[in-house]
Amino acid sequence: MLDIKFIRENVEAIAEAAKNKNIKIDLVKLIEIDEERRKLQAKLDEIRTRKNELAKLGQVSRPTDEQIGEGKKLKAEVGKIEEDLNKINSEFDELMVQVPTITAKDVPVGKDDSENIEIEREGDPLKFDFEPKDHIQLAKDLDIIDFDRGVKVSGYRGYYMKNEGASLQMALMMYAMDKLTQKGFTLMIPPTLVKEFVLFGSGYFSGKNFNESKDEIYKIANGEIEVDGKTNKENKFLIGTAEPSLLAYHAGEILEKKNLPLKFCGFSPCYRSEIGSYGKDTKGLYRVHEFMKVEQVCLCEADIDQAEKLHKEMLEISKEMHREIGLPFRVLEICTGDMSAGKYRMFDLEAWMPSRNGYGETGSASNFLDWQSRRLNVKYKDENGNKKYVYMLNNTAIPSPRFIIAILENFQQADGSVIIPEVLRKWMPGNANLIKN
RNA sequence: GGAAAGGUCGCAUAGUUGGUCUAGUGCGCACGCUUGGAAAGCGUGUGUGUCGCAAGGCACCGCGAGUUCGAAUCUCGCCCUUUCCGCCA
Repeated sequence: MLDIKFIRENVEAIAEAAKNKNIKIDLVKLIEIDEERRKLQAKLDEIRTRKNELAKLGQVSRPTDEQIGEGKKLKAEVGKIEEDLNKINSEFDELMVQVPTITAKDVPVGKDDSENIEIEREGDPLKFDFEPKDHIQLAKDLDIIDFDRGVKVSGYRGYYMKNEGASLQMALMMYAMDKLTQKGFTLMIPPTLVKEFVLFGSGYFSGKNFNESKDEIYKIANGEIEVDGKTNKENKFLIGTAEPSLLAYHAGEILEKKNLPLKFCGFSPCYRSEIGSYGKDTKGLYRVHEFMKVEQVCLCEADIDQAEKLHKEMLEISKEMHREIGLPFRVLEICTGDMSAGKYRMFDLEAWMPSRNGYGETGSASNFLDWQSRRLNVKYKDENGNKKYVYMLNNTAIPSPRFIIAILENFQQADGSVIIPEVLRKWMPGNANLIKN
């Protein structure tokens, strides 16, 4: 969401951004509706002024028949205009939520993910002098992930983490939390079951609410219970990442500038419906309905330089963790066409995954400026006492399944065992350095 | 699952026979006086949003409808929170 004044003054730049992001939005109509809306509001205010005057007269002495008559007439007029205004306001809102953030000037323009640009590469993909297995086979042979029984119990894309697999997952989470805490992030375990505004605020619905959204989010409809003939509804949703819960922590609040930037890292289970990705990555851990992840989030003052600096800082932390764990990786600068509406700049991190014979996404760092904070209404007071919306950024720390894929596949040995990265060992039972049969 | 209470401009509260509430008071906060400096004390100010160059207008007392010339105050629906009991991790 952007400021309507800013939109009025920057229609062309926003139209350009929308085009580059493959977003269809009728800005001309938005401007027209905005004008009409303000005109109606002005008219309404005028009538209400008179209405208030009349009511005040009525306090002094009993209103005359004439005054009562005028009051009734005004009431009817107000009702009529309010009806029109409500209609136009909802059209206005609908368009407003679709208005994209203008990307940074140097973001590559492109139509889709094929035009993302690799800007960095570190570590060389490994060469094996034996026939390497994929993580599915490794997991099966080592008895550390059970996909068959996962499907039996949970359904498609279900899995059990088992033995060292379970330990490795928790070790990764502990490692990420430990790292982020040392970097000055405040550790949180946020709610994963949240209200609608939380997901709207982060931009997870393409429209104003769940019904207008496309995919990914699970809605928990367990509250649809009939009691005495009445349906009891409960609108709760499962998060796909800790980002929305962390961002909504300060929703509706006015923060102190001296406390900014705020840095949070959140550990959470994540739920993804994966509707729309049928047939994609159907086997293994790459695309699953639930997993654990540590996420990083920052709120800072409305200053692009500072936000860009934080963005890089968060990306560096992710790179550092890939490096320490020993995974070859690359960084992509995401092009406009592969970016969602609210983003100003975005990087993806990809680790080398031998079974894919390529890189697989293991992280994504985005800067939204104030697009999310306007939806969540998070502001701060600057030195002059003016209230401004904070800038919000987020980045993955470690998503457990994809790191497990990379670790198993990259660190497998000819005898079928897997070496556990040194930095994770202290979190493994008995400081184990190897997973073997 | 059962029962009850309640949602007022940062926090706490007043306000329920509809009109003097464009919301009072206390705390907090800001500025000033006072002081060697501070505290206390005193004085002034202090909600949010929106339209407007401005003066100023309008809206908001959880949300939404309704009654009325007029609603924080009455009616209905919804949402949320809290407490107690029961069951349970």
